[in-house]
Amino acid sequence: MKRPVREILADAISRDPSIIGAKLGAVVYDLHTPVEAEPSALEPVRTSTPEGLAVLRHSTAHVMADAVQRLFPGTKVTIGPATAHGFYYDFDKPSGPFTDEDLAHIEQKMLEIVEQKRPFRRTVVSRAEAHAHFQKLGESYKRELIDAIPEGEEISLYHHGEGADEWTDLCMGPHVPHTGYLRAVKLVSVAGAYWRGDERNPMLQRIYGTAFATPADLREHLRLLEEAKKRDHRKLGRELELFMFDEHAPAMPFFLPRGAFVYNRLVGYMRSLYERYGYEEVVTPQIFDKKLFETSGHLPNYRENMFLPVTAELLDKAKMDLRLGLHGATDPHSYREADKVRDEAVIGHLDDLERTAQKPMNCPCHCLIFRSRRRSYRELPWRVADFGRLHRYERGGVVHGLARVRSFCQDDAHIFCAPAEMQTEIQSFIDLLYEVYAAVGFAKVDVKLATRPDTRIGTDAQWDDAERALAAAVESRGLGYEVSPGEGAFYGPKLEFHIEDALKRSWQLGTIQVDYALPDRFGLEFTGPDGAAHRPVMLHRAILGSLERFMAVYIEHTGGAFPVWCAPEQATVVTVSEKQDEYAHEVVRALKARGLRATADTSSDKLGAKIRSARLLRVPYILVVGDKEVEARMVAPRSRDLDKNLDPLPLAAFVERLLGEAEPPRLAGRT
RNA sequence: GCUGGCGUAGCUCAAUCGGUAGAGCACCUGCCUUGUAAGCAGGGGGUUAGGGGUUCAAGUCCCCUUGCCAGCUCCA
Repeated sequence: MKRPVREILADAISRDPSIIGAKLGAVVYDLHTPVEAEPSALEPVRTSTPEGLAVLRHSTAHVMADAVQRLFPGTKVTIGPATAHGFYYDFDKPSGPFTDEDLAHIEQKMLEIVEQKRPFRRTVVSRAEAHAHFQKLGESYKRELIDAIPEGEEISLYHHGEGADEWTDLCMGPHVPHTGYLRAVKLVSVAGAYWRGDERNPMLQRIYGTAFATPADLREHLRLLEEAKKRDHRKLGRELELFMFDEHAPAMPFFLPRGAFVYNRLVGYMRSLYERYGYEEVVTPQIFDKKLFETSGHLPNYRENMFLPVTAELLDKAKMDLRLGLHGATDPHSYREADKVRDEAVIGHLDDLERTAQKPMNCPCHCLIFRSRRRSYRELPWRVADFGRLHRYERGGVVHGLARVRSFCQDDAHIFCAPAEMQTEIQSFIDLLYEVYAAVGFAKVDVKLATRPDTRIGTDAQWDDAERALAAAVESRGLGYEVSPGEGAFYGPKLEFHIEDALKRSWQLGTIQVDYALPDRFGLEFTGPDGAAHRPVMLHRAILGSLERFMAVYIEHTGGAFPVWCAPEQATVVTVSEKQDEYAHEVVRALKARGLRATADTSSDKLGAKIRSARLLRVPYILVVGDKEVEARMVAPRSRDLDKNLDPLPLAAFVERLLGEAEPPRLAGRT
């Protein structure tokens, strides 16, 4: 017999009012929905969990749409889902975009609805009833949504409020019991968005908002948003003189000396690990005959993202031939004749004009190296690393600081191995990856296994092997993972590694991807123990991903306060007066002699001003030297990370201390 | 690429209705000789993103180009 969830879980709910629904299997039901289940089969869903939050936010989206339609009659609703950090709702508002004042009014109206604790109700209707209901309201977008619901599936409406106050939306649910649960709500921003995400469709007005279980959670979230604004890597990049951009090379970063230092330190760190994990590094060209990318499949599949450079020689020749072609027209008075000759000349030269291409990826280079001579099974797995510069043409609207650029480099490597070696190689890669993430301070890592998409190449047996090897490797390291069905590349499945930064934002950095296709396209072979030719499998892998993007994440993660091991300046000596200048330089020399990075501020500023500038640059240690320190040959350090002054100590002792912090951390238990 | 917005000194920002381009910081010079988050004074710095138009007069209004920002879409 079916009973409302509220009745079945009555005991639990009376003890814990944050229960807003219950899970039966994988489906979340709201409290008023009747289900047939024993209390033990129902798992309570609380607002404190991600699932519960999603319900809460989706309910908030309904209340916002209700408020909007009360304040702006004639505005049509479309869709309003929960997102990772809140929710949005898209409206068709004839009078144009919402303003900030509008948002304040809407928020006010939402609060009224929340205070009235209007209950959410669910009703199931027929397709015809649903159409009739929304047609009456003039909600033309809902028609499309109703039509998109598959035959045989329940069509449900959600209502909150009663009588004249009732507001109804087409919705699968579930929802919180009543609007009173929505007490920590904030509208964040407005944006344009296309109906169904398609730029050929009308532009809608989207309002982003967020909602939390408690006001304290909301405050914390808003604090993180503020903090994220302060830490924006584009702002810090300028302030800390890490990198710059210039209109002459849009979306291609220039790393300034301080930024380049950090960049190279990261590369150096990866190199040091490669040595330990059995990688070899190669250096490969930038520009290739386009035939390479026809072989690799990039030109057919990736052409719109590629830079196709042309040499001046080719260009001049084409221009010259064009001119000759035009002059050679038999009848200069006939446009048609001249046009024909010109068009033929143009077409004839187009191939030449794109005879070369900048590489967008390194993998084809490594395939060329692999097949440049015979390979034995004895030299597999062959792990080949490349910090080559890559160029991809990204569309104008998508570039963003260092996070999305057109010129970048990856901590890229490819592993060529026998299919049987895959799993071991993936395991070793996972070890390497976790060591790196620990060193740069990312403690929380989520693993996703992206499996075969509908359109794919390769045999099912290959896909089975590849997916199994990836899953087994993760499991062998005692890690959990989530499956993203159908999200793999068309040529193979992959693992994605997502980290959470200091502001609780998630970024995908690392990946390892199985590829049978490229070895096929390049006809790669190795000689097995049986003397016969075998085809290797190729693993594409990166840990930091693109160095540029990683810098963006890392700058925001650290707030520009790089750890001692990779900070461009580890210590700066500030003098109390110019009487200590000589000693300050001596301190710098002593630090540099041990491979440490130090500068002295001997400007005519007062001590307070010098300390302020050094702090703004996030220098890990500020060494104050006055007469007392000169006399005793000591330094008085101020620690950035402890945010306090340390006891003065002899120069030599400080050097030792700094040396102890100057190497990247290593995973315990490794050599 | 699409929608909307923005572009004024190295940075952050002013400039009324279309009417003399300005401030703070930074930089340079000098003074000050300093004890834990901004010492004082003076100076240099601008084809107002670029180009075109309207006007007696354009940073301001219109058009084009370019770059950037927010979002959408994209990220085999």
